[in-house]
Amino acid sequence: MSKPLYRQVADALRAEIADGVFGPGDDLPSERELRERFDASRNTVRQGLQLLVSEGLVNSSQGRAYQVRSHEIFVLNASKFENLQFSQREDGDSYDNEVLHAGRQPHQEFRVEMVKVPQDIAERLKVAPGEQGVLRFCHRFVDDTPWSTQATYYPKWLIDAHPRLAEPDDIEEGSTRYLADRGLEQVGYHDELMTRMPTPEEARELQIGPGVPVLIWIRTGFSTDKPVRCTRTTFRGDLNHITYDLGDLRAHATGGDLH
Amino acid sequence: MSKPLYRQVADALRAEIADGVFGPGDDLPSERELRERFDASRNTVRQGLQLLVSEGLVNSSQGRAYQVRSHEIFVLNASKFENLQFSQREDGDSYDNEVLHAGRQPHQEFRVEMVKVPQDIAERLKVAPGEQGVLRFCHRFVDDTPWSTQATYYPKWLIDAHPRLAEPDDIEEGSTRYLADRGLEQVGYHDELMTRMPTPEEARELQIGPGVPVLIWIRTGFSTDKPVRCTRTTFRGDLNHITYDLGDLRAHATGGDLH
DNA sequence: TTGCCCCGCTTGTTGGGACAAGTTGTATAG
DNA sequence: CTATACAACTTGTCCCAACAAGCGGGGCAA
Repeated sequence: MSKPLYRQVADALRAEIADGVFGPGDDLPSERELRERFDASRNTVRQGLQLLVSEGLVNSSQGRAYQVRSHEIFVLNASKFENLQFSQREDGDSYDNEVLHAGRQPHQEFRVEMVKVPQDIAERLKVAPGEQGVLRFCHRFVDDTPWSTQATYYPKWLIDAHPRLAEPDDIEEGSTRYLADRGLEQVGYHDELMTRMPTPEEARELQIGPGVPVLIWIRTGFSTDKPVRCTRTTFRGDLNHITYDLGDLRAHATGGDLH
Repeated sequence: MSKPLYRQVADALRAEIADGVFGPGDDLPSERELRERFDASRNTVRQGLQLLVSEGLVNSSQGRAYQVRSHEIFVLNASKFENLQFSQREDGDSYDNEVLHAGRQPHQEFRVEMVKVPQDIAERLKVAPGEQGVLRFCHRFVDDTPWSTQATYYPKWLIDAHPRLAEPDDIEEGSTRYLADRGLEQVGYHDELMTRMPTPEEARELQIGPGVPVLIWIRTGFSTDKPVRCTRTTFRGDLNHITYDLGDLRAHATGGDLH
């Protein structure tokens, strides 16, 4: 009838975290202390703590105490991001702009490859499955914390016309702007948003422990007659929000800052 | 040096699921069988299986074998949803339309309350914290599977002008349309999207086990001069995607169907 | 044929123990 | 004073055992 003991442990600690008994960054009592407090075995206490970890509330690492997670959230306004009609006045990469604007230090690791376009991306780009394309991959950091990974795929026909995009160095003004300046303007975007738990690989790349989901944003950019590129961005779900502004928002003072 | 045994178990099973050895809905070998296969104790095998569960790959319930999850995903196009310039031709509630359009049976449980507007919502509605407001709460199902919960808050000034919204029954044409027909049109939306692991309460309401994150969508609707309502929708992350169409998408055949 | 019960399977909960490995502060040696 | 080594903590991994609880099929009874 009564709740399992390990859930009582988790619920009690969760409530105390919510009530501020343990604030962000604070250490929780050690397993030994919790064992005494709840008169439970170490296994049971660990099971309860594991629950909190899997809810993303608590961090654990060998040798150190369990620690309450603290978050600083970056908000990305997707209806402005990369949007030509908004970024007219800005120079350089849209991402750097967003982050610098928030007073943080951005940093990226860049990679360009010739690859077979994955099945799901090929569908979005309307190219034959298995066709070659260019992948521009970017691992983004903010103040040296991994923040997101971004993979942009360009179809072969576009690379043939604009081989610059296959070169392994960064494009100063941003590739969307680069293409627009050369007559290939993206006039429409189709965005898809989803969430799931990270694969082990994603967890490693983004340095997220268990209990933190990823937020996936897939943007397909269209010219007037066909898809031009497809970008899949994988965010740490605990550090990122995405916003959209639709219609007339004179009444709303938008804020794209760190919260 | 070598990987922990429980991770070897998880990695092996994960690979076999990816390779299709175990398809969606299939049962995994029982703990006893896995114990023999990996020459590990029951605890270790369970630890490995728990990892897969927390990644959302596998379901478990007492008395039944571990089962590979299968998903059917519902895509909601947020730039069309509730958008007056698109839904002109549709009658009835936007949600039902979306779901019926996908050939599924929608079903909702409805509730209307007078409540103190929560802190975060009050900020978005630009009303004093602690002020009273009306909450219209909706628990949505598709084919009897819990799909999402939706909480819409209306500020007091709006209820004073439109007391119909405080009445406990559903509004046939949808409340956004109802207000628009009476001169209070929402001309702009500010959408926020985020993800996290569900609270225990959310997990119960949406019938999601561990390893499935929720996708949260907060839409604030604005008239020409102020916020009118704020809707927080909590989706099961494994069953829902959200899309946005921006700009000119003549080149894209949009599909808002079940995938 | 139909309905019920029981048995054997499954996973869930909880206890015990042992050793490995990482962190941190302290005390000691240089 | 500094640097090293140790000691005392922490959590991580792994084993064993026992009983509870849920599910499903087979067999028995009506």
